Amino acid sequence: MIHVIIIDDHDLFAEGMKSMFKTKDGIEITHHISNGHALPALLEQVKADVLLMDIDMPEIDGIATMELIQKQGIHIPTLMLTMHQSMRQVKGALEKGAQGYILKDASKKELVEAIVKTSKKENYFHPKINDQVFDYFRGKNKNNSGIQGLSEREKEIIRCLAGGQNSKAIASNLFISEHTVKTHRRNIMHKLNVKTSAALIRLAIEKGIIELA
Amino acid sequence: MIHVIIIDDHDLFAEGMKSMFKTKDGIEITHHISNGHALPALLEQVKADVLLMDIDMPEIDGIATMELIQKQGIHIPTLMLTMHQSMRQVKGALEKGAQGYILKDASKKELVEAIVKTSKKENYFHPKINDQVFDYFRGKNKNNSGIQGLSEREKEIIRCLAGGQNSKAIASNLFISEHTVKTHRRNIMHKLNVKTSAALIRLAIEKGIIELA
DNA sequence: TTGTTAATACCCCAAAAGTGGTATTGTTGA
DNA sequence: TCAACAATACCACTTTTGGGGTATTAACAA
Repeated sequence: MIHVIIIDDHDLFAEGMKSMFKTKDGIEITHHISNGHALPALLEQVKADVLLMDIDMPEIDGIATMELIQKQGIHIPTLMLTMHQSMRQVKGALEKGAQGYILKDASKKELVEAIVKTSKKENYFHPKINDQVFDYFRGKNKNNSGIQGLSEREKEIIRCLAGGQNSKAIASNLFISEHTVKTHRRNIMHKLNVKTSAALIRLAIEKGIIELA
Repeated sequence: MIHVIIIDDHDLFAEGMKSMFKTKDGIEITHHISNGHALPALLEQVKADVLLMDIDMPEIDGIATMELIQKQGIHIPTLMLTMHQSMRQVKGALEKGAQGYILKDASKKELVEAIVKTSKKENYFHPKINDQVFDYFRGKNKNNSGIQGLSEREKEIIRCLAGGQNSKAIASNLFISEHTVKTHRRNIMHKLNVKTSAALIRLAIEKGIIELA
């Protein structure tokens, strides 16, 4: 029997997981906590074979929670659970030594497989995220230099774009040549690896470059 | 016994819900579908007392799904289920006549209460969102100019744009002519009174047409 | 000192966006 | 039944983007 502790702020989800596993699955959710802060204390009292860790939690997220227990010298195979396929999260989870990564739209069968593999310290990645992961690790440099690599001037131009200005308007606004604006735009799009200004604005908002009203 | 259909793209969550309810709760999750598009067909075959509807779904969200079945003259008490407390979503759900609104971090007890109330066509709102809702309906009514005039198809095209697709890609994606996409784009920009796709995307995100990752 | 980067500016050109029309079909609501 | 609207599609046209270069200057760091 694999003993699992689930860390998830969505109580309903955790409750559901508890109910889902029957003895014949060889898996039992023994404990549930909804806040990562409580995990170290719990682990001093009970033993677990696998941690089923939600990544997206408000106070302390799954990655920070792993960090927390690892600092205390505790190492339990951990399966990260998420709704999003954010590359940043996958990366963070891997860096902290997560054994596997599975999406909340997986099937029960897949989850069982993931938990079993995790308990054996094997790696499991949900099929749906595979391509993304591999793409990421192939093209590592570019993705990372992205936002941080933008200069202040470039961010300024992004904000102008989001305000509906075209290159000519931006040029006259900033007292520079339209050629310069176009050069900046090109560099920005190259750095962020987008091909349309629509995608650029979306990314910029996601990354907090643009403040929404 | 209250018969419930759950519509949620997160299969694991739905599976969990199914397992969670025992006969003594007086609630049974009879069916689960992960895509709102399939709901009308399902409702022709089976009867349900309550719909437990996830709001955040990729292809067609919970609100659009309600709209879909209502257009077919079907009216089933619906409990909206969400992780976020987005005001836009609460509002959309209310406008479409949702009976209740509950967060995924509710407890099982709360969910049972919510389902029971919903089945009686009473309203249920999760305590955590109450303040927000009231603030909203006290506060404002003015800001959504233009948005409500957008058709579903138009919103779909906006989301494609935000994903970095150009007109040609969108056309091939949606199996329509590039001319049609350009017509939609023109109509959208006219309705929202913007002149560049950059400004369009910013506005669309501000107004909640696009969900950020 | 030398190397790197940010900001500036210009060239060319194909592709896409944006702007002005018109029009057909199907659905829906008054 | 009829008007309104959504979704579809096409034409013609101008402007803007996006992508390929290259280059100068100032500032800053190794």
